[in-house]
Amino acid sequence: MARLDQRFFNRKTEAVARELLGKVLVRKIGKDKISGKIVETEAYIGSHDLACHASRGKTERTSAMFKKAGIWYVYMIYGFYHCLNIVTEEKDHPSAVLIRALEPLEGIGKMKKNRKTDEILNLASGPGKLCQALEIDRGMNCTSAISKGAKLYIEDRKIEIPKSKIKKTKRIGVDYAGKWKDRHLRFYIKNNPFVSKI
DNA sequence: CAAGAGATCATCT
DNA sequence: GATGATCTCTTGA
Repeated sequence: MARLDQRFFNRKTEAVARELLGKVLVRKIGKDKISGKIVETEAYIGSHDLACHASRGKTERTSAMFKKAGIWYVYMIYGFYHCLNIVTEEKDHPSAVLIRALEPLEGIGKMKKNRKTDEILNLASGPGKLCQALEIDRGMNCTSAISKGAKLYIEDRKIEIPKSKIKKTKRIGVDYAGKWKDRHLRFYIKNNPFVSKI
């Protein structure tokens, strides 16, 4: 199965965010394999994007985004949940794509255990939820998504999502971001029930 | 149903 | 000392 590589991620963040729809996020834990189709993403673009953490300069937390494309940027939010991002674009051009929702494919039993629920629709339909379901935490920060032994990576199953089925809206939860808050940098698959919010 | 509160901590001022 | 790229549960109509 083809994996997305450096070349895929080292491009315009908006293009990466849009084209990630339909790709499959894979998590390996020992013998277990958990996976899900990406159905919702958001782009955070560089130091001038006021919603991007890196807009307030390079700090310990945001240093991941300043690295090469193809590594994971994971941080804790609100003291409870984690958010998973993949770094994009050239080194020192701090950008990333937030993966916001998955449609569960493999390892659903494991996901149910991790999330303590049996409702398929509630397993990974949000950024915090999918990190719980796939056992992702800050330990994964700055690890590679494209190296050989990666425990977390993305497969390309060559399923094209037609443009007519992709919806663009403004991003969620970034009302503080001034004139950047209304830019359409969120992408999701229309009519997919696993998207976090309509 | 919709709206609101509360949970809890790493990070930055 | 404040606050957030969230989620769940409770309340009340």
